[in-house]
Amino acid sequence: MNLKQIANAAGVSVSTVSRALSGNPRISAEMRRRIVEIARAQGYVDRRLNAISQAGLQSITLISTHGMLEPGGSNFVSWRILESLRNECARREIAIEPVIFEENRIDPRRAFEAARASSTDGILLHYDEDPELLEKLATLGKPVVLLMGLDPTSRISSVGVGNSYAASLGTRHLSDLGHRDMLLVSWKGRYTIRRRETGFVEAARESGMRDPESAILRLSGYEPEIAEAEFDAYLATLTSGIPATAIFCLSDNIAIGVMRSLAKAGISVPDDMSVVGFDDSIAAQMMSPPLTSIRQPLEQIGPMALYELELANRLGAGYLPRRVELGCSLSVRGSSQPLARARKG
Amino acid sequence: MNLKQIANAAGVSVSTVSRALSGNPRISAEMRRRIVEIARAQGYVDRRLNAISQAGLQSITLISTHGMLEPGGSNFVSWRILESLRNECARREIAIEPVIFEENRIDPRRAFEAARASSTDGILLHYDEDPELLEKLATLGKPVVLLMGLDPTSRISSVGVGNSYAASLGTRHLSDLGHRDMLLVSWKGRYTIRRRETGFVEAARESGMRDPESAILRLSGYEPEIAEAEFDAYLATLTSGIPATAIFCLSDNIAIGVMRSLAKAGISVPDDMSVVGFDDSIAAQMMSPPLTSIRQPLEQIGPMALYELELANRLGAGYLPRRVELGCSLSVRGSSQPLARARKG
DNA sequence: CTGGTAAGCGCAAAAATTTGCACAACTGTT
DNA sequence: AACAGTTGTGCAAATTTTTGCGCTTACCAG
Repeated sequence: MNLKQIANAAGVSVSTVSRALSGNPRISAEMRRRIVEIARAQGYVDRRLNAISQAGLQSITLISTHGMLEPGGSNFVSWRILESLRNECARREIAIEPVIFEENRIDPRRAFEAARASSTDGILLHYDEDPELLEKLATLGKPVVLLMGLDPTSRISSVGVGNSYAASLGTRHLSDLGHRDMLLVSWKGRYTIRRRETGFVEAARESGMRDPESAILRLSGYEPEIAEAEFDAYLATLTSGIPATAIFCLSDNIAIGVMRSLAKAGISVPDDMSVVGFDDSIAAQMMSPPLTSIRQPLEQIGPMALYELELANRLGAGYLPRRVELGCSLSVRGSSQPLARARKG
Repeated sequence: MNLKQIANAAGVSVSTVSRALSGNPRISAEMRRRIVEIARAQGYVDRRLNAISQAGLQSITLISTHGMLEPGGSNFVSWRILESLRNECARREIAIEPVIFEENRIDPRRAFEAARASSTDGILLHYDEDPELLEKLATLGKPVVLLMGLDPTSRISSVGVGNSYAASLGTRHLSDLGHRDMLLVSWKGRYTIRRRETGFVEAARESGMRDPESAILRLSGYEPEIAEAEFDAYLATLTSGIPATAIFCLSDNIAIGVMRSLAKAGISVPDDMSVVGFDDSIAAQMMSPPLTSIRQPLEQIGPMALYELELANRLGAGYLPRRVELGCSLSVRGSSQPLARARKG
């Protein structure tokens, strides 16, 4: 794709296209807009544009525990992030030097040594259990970005998901449907979970719910079996039914367990109870009814992290550690419906 | 700056430079790295690279109350943000269509109408007092980015500063100097201030401080006069001196007032008491002793917001609202010093 | 040690892009 | 209406960038 072809498509001379694309002022704004539009549509990218930005990043070190997980595993969130990162790197011909530890636990010393010794252009880290490792990596003078970063006071950049925003999306979806009494099913997790709970509490309070904090049920884990058993137990403690018309589960796996438990108790979803999940997993889409769920833009995390490494390389000492929280979206399916309809049914 | 000059500087032929920069595989990685480095150093940018990305954003709407404030005003933070935004737009020839309200309060209806009616490529908003306006703007289907955004559950993108990170920087600086007893002087603000307090509390606790929450003094405002008067009053309530060896003020203006008060009480900075400010204002640099202060990358906020608008334009419906928190740095000056030295003195 | 092979680079031809100049169309002035 | 000034475009020359080809060097197997 070159200027000549764009010129043909636009019905103008090559000079005009050149002027439009190279910022020459001797051209009308209207013509420039038209030509740029055509150039975009035809996917015109200067060869050098790709090359230079690629050349900026030729290789990265990836420190992760999850590198070799199989697609279907319970850690499919990590898998999706790393898979899309690998794809992006392959497309842009960026070499990945992996430092992967299988036993789901990183040896901080070995990881640090690997990061220091490597001659790559930057380090991506998918491991947040060891704040000391983060601090040490920050002193290497080499760009480091944490994938799905948690701690906002860390000295290294992170690209993750806006958990409180995500949770507020689900909560507002339910309150928009008319639900005022909601139950949040969470688990005893760390930072991520706490942010989601915060988002729920704030959005629920804004929608007029009285005491959202006390409407949180914290399980001991997020496996479907645990959720089912503990939700059974929760139901057993209730004397007069669930004090809610909608349940927001902070993971699809929990939603699966909860819906099994609800089915056993003869509570129908969505007629008696709306349910919203979190993760938008394949399982969520195949349930019956299919689960309304929060979708995280996991595919954008890798590319955005690469962008941060590039920026750090370009700005040099002027680059300060940043924190990027990507927004989420809601996949509305059959498990949630307006309160009014439920009452009628 | 063209390939020939780069070739001369690198001592190779033009062909080699061309291959290095255009991603031709028929070149060694080492040579490519060297040439890219020289090209970068000499500021080589393909003319079209600029042009095309410029063409992506031709005009923006800017909604703000602070647009016309003079440089020296108390709102110099807003001024610096908007000034660098204007510069960046001028450089890239992006037209700004301003919607500015002088009385420091926006008429939401007029602002919304202006945003809807305009045919610009995106909207930048420097006003967060009206969550409803944010929600309404989010429905326009046009990219909107909030400058210095606060609410993480909002449906629109925001580019701001990592306040809790910033506060943790100052706190860790003091604890690195050996200070274990710190006093945080804050004020009764909203979200921004709360995040800074959180950052202080977490970093202070990590450094071994016992009950950081109770070491916060909240003033009723952030003017130097208020700070001075209220800190005078605070000192008067104490029977046995300040229970701290370092004071972290969440704004330079507060630090100015506090240092005046300390001077009156015969407490010398930094020998008896280290002081850290926040904002890195001109005043901070000219004080005696010059004030150690947190520097926010205000100049990066405008450009980053423009990048977000571009990204939104490019991704179309695939763009989800994001939240970017830029990192801060610490300007160490004379007002803070190691605890040991202070003890000796 | 020798021949084979492939990688890395320069030369010069080829291709792509930019720019000086001319001219047409439009604007406002006398 | 004639005129001067301004803007926007095409043509062709000038410049810049890419690429085909061949040379040199390094490495390897026999």
